[in-house]
Amino acid sequence: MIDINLLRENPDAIKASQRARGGDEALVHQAVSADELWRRELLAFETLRAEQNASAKLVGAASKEDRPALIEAGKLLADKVKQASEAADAAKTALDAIVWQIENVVIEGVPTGGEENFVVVKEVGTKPNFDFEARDHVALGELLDIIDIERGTKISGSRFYFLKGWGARLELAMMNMALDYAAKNDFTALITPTLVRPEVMAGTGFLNQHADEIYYLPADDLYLTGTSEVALAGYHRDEIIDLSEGPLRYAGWSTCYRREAGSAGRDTRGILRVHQFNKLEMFSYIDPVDSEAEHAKLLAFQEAMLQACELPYRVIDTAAGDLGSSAARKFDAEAWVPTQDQYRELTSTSNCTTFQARRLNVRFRNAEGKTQTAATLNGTLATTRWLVAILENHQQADGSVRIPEALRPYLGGQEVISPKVSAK
RNA sequence: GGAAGCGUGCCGGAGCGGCCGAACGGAACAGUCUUGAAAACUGUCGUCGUUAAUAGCGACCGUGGGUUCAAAUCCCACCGCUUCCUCCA
Repeated sequence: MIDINLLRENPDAIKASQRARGGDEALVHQAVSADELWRRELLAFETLRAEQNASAKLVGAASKEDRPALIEAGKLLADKVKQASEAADAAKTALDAIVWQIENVVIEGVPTGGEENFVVVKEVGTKPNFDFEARDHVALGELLDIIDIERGTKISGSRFYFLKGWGARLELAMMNMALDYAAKNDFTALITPTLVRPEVMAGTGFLNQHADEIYYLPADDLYLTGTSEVALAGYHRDEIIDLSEGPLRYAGWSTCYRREAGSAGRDTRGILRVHQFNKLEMFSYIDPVDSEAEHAKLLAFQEAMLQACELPYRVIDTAAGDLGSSAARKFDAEAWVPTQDQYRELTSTSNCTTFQARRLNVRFRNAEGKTQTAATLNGTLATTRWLVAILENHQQADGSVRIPEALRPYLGGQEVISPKVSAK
């Protein structure tokens, strides 16, 4: 949710942002007048209410003879108050309905335009140059007996899979490496619930545009989360957190569930786009003035992990029109996938500034001791999808896959996964 | 799944129709005293909205409804927690 004060003081800034996103500019007008109306109605109600409070106090103090008359007067007032209160509530509801549709104000410098208008920030690493015919991760997975898609499909349907032997261990190794790295950098590890109540899902903003992306369990009225961000953002909901010692940083590990409703037919091969995967997510609560520096930091952490996995990648600055409604800026890191001859997203980091925290009512006490809305940021540190890039980039002519050095300590020193040496 | 009880401010804990935004205790913060600290004493000490305003006014005692001139206090529903029984990964 945007800052209502910004709406009052500088509606043009919000308009400009909406324009950059290709969003609805008219909403800003509507919000301003809805706000004015609400404040008028509120004042009318509060004035009447004050009168009523005073009158009710009189009744308590009045003598027996005076009471009936006062009570009669009170009844009249009560009626008016009720009406005024309903009018004020309605005005507030109308205001909220509009304000909630306005998306986060994009940060200056974010490229304008839609999905294809991203700006490449950098390219890092060298793409592999195979002198043999490269296998894709599905072929490698089968050959090495580490990804079993056929049986995944047999028991759960399309977009499901088993990770097996070294495949399973590789994923856990990657997660552990990421978690170690995060812990060294001041992130507190958190294993989060993956079933959440409707309020939490709505509060984090996922129930709007992404509603059909989400698994829902009607018998229990619970939603399966598509990312631990939901739980991590909700963690400090309605709290006044202490940021005096610096930001609060969490590394949340969870299984993620996505219906992939809008992507039928896309990336159907392999484990690039699946209904269930694991993810380690960074999440920061921070003073808004430091949010951009923190954003750079999260991106740097992601790059460090990609480099540890020895993956060629590029970083893109997502265009305004392709940002989620909570994000004020988003960087994606995309790894090279040789058999697709293109970069594919492995990580994403968003600076949500105060937008998400305002919605979830997460505040902190600033230097003056006043409460202020915190900023939140999130970023991927590792996901199952990374296996695709690791397997494909590090494959060798015989179908074996070299394990990046940094991962070996987490795999008992194993250096190569080869067809003959699959684990038990 | 069955039974009972409970949800009040940073914490503990009173209040059970008007005098309650809320006693009392603790914590915290500031000051006095002290070479300094502790102790003692004094003061401050919830959040939000409206507003130029730390003035006033309004809202909030789990959440949402209701009764009443008036609700933290009564009624209803929901959510959560605790204990006991049952059951157990």
